[in-house]
Amino acid sequence: MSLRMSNNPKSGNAQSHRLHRAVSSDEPDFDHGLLTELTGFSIKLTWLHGRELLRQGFEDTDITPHRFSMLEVISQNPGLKQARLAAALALSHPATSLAINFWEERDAVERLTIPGDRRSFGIFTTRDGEKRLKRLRSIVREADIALTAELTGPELAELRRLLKKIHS
Amino acid sequence: MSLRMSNNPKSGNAQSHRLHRAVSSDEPDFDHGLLTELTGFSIKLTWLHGRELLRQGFEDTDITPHRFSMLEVISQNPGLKQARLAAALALSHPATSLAINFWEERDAVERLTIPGDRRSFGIFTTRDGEKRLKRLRSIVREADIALTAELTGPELAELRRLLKKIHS
DNA sequence: TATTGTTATACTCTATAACTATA
DNA sequence: TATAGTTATAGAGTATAACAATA
Repeated sequence: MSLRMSNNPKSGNAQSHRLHRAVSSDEPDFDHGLLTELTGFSIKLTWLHGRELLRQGFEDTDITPHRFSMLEVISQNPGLKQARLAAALALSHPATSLAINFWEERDAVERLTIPGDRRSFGIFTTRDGEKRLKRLRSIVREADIALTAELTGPELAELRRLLKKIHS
Repeated sequence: MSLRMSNNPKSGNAQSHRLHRAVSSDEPDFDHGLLTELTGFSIKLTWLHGRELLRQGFEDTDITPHRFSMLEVISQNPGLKQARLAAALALSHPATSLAINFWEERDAVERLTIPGDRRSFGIFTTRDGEKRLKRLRSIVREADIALTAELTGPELAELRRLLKKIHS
């Protein structure tokens, strides 16, 4: 519910760790009051933890969780128009443009003109993009497994069920 | 795991809703692929939902989840030095200064000089700050209850337990 | 006129670095 | 020299608005 994070990928890691230490139970120096009673606060800490693991997985590439999502959705929905991609990822059109540029510059996706409408184009992954995505997916999966490593199988299933109940 | 949010409090609400619609199950137009299999993604959606509810609670004030946390921690740890507050909330010193300024300008906290060290001061809530905090706490509690409204009592307890297992 | 996408601009948030004042 | 805090600056990310091309 609180504690905003860094926007700087370079320093995000250290910052995240600091936050975690500050709030974790073996740091009795501060009383976080109501915060510790909030499910939302617990969700936030968990989210931070997951984001941190994912960033570690991406190491020092300039890939972000956000950019991974873009590539994944492009791959799963070949030929989507940019405007529809924006809707799928809840981004503004400019932000969508930039994210597509990012992958296009790296030859992972291409804009192909759509016959009959020269204003727009469909976005597709390239063969290289798919190879790259394959590696990225395994990084992302690993980070997700690490996130829930403390849970038993049934616990994980129950967590997933409860979360889905909230956000669906 | 993905889908970055707006930094603009004015537009964050609409954006959040868009995201939620884009990803929710009754929107079959996009395939989010691996994302839907990730606990981390589910956590993120839940976090967005909670943040959105909290923002709605704060309405059009300039209070943010972050600023609420700052006031709450000041209240729970009266007289903390600024450097220690920074550690408690995992913020840089400048960011801490600004957050304290925010509340000081609104007469909710005050910087009191510490006898024996004229470089630093202790931060305290004022009587007004406590009154304000009391109202804010009930807003925050309500938002948290709304977030988990779909869950039964035992389910909520289990969710809390599992989350804590992950981030502690 | 409406739509698609890009470019220009502005805003919020954050951090690091430079600075002031005390110790 | 070291520490507490503030101010200055920079950088990432986002959005809205203005624009160009096409329908």
